[in-house]
Amino acid sequence: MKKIGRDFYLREDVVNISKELIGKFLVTRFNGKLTSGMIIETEAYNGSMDKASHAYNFRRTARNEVMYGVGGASYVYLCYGIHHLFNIVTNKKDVPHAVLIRAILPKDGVETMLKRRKLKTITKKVSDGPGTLSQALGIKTNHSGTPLNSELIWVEDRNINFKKSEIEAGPRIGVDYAGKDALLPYRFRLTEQTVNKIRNEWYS
DNA sequence: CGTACGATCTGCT
DNA sequence: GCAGATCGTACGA
Repeated sequence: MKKIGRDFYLREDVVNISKELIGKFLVTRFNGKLTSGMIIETEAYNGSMDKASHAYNFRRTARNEVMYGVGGASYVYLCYGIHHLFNIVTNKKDVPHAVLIRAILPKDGVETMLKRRKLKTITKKVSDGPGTLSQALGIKTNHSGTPLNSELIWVEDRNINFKKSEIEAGPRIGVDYAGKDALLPYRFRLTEQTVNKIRNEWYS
């Protein structure tokens, strides 16, 4: 049940960090409402050399400025005019690494999350996608730049560990424009079998 | 300024 | 399985 400290985010290997974030808990507390979920899917965006990244070729704009800041902060941007996608900035200042959180399993504050999602029951639909999980946790673009050692958004290690074989790697989603980089195995996800097992344990 | 488009989701077929 | 939603952002004129 420990909030992850800055050192975790300051490391250089964003692909490895991306993998290690599987099984950690993403937590928000807005207006006194605490909500959380276990991270089950992530994608790494590997800096200025990664054609799929917003920071490719050191592209630097008002939107992605926070990617150039020190690791351990959020980067939230609007996608398709509708979806607020949540990323974690890693590495030192001026190295624009980030991890996109793509899916979580709801844990704390389920009622609040269902309300935000306008749903009645816990199903995959609650937070099984980058846009939906942000909505469930109440994260919006105005939270971009929020430090993850704050009292608003943070990541916890609750000592849940998985075997190597339970984490699958594959190409990232929706980045066909990135040419060769679209094929890199920078996406990590718990196997469906493991996810289903946890669903049964938590929601039965 | 004008325009094209996206690290997606939903509902309908 | 597929098209439509929907708008901030990037980039060129």
